[in-house]
Amino acid sequence: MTKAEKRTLRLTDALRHAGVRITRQRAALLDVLAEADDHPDAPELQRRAEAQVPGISLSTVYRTLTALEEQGVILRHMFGGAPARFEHAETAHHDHMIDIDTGEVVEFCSDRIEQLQADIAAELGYEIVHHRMELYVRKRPS
Amino acid sequence: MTKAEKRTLRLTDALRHAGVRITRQRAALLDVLAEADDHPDAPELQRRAEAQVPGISLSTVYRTLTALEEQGVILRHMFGGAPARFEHAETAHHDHMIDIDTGEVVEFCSDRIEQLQADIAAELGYEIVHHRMELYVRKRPS
DNA sequence: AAGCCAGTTGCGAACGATTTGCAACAAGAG
DNA sequence: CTCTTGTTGCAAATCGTTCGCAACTGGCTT
Repeated sequence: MTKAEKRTLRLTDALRHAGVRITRQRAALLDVLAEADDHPDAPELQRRAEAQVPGISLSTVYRTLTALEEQGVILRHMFGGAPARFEHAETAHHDHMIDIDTGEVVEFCSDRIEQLQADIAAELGYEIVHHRMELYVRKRPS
Repeated sequence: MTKAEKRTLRLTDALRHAGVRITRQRAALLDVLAEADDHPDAPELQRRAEAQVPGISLSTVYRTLTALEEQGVILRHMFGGAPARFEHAETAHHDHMIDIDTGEVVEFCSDRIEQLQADIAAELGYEIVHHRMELYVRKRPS
């Protein structure tokens, strides 16, 4: 069993436990999300899901994505005001670096930055509920 | 002359030099933006500008905001997928902390974080063009 | 295996923020 | 003061996303 297949199972389980029905279209979307190693948007997910469920509607894709987000199994990102892009939440927390020329997304994580963020918030009497950090970058001329 | 008035002048100048006409509605918006110490959205800016130009249209507000953003004299923020909010770019660079209960925005800046961000990008062969960091926070129970 | 029924689907229409086409209008150079 | 060109207000269009609704289907119940 591949990593992606395991992810599919875990995602499916999460849904089932939440009392959500596993329909053909949801199974397809869970598959697609489990396999994706990039950050696809809704129309792209629809395209990929059509391999398993031809004719799956965009409404269903959006509805399912919203449901999955509420269950906490996927993350929705809004990079620079562009259409939302999604990723499964099975990986550890990380932030994003977006190549402004190609749209490619690189993930990274810095404990030191997270610590500094918490310190800054605490100093002003706040606690962080969640945060967003995006670096819009360009390949450095080598 | 107040600080806000000076800001208005600088903003006006920036536009004039860019070959943009200073109309009544643009002057009003520049005023409003120069005075604002919060982060208003477009309808709110329209409301405030109506004091000087009753009937100013939302299209004009949006058109002007886009122009000002292109001139680099204002910044457009998209906090959590909500409608865009604006601020004049006369202050030094800073990031934002958004109180998720009240919507209030607190500005902050950390040179150490900025340095770490640059290091991380450099390590992966990128240079940062711009970045966005938002801390969604909640007042800590005292 | 057949039935039931609440949860889901696909469709198209509705939505909210923002942008645009266009004819009337006004800034500011000459 | 006039002329030219950029700007305005309006309404209609756009784009991503959501919603209403009738038809459909998981999956528990017999």
